[in-house]
Amino acid sequence: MISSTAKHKGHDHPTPASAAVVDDIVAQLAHQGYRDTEPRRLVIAAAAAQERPFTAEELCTALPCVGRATVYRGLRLLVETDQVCRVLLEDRELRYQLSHQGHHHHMLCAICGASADLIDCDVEDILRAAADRSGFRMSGHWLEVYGRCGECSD
Amino acid sequence: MISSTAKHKGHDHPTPASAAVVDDIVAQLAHQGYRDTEPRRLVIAAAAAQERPFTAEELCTALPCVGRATVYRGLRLLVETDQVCRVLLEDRELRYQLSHQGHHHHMLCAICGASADLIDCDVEDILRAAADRSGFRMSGHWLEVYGRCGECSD
DNA sequence: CAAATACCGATATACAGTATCAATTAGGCG
DNA sequence: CGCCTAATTGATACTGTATATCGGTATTTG
Repeated sequence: MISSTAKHKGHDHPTPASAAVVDDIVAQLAHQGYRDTEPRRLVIAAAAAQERPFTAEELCTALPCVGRATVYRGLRLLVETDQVCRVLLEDRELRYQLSHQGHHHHMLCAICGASADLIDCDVEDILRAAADRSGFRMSGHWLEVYGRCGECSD
Repeated sequence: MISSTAKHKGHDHPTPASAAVVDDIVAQLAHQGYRDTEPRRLVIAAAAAQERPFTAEELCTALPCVGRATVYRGLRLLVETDQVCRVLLEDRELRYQLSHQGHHHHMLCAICGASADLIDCDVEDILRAAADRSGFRMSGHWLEVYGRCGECSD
């Protein structure tokens, strides 16, 4: 579903929408001094084309024309620049997904793998307060919530 | 610090206190049908002797006389029987520590590695409510909080 | 244009954790 | 107590994820 044939001198265009997303991300990277390269665009486009959180390996498979190391490096860059966020499954498998906006947490469906942003959730403050009570100064956290999405609950 | 020499036909006794802990855990395992074996006791004793959350590899190093696979199996068993809980560092390194009581979360000091139980913290309910609002039925979660403990904050 | 730098990809490597399997051992039973 | 069976062990091989290396390519800048 990522691309039909992946020709056109290596540059495919999944959907107009995701093409815009790719351009946007590339622009933001450029703004931070990172070059606009073909393999990098392919990684971003493949990431943007995913419906659900995906693994690095899945991207590698989806992009046989891009080197493994390049895929991993691309993902790392995207995470560092907050374009992509990492999500952790219950078995500690690491997946990625485009980050929408600001900091938030995810609900992951154990059945279909879908993820939903956890909104209106001020865990942050509660955790900080609890940490304070233990004499800790909170600086970060890992939080993933697992369950079943609406469709998979029926 | 785990043991001075580790002799006495392979059975060392770190401290009277932890010896009691080992006996207790072994008894609980026996109650669930698991055998009382020398290597298993060594794993439990080594785990109990740790001051801070430890890795499986660290236990392997601390117990050169016990096979790698056995250490991993022992830890897995202890986690499954709720004698030991797993904690996740920011870099996704997996560590273990004896579980005290009931379900709770941990504050991990990024400096000294100490962990403190996060008490009086009802994140659970809040997460469940937020999940509901997204149409999810929560079934589990991963939560670790990072920061600096009192001593390392100075 | 030339030097400096970022980037790429093939490959080797590191590492955590599991699978395999023959040998050993704990615990129940007569 | 000594035997039998199933659980357990440990050496080793293996898997999967991720990074390091490094020669070569592409891009930017002066």
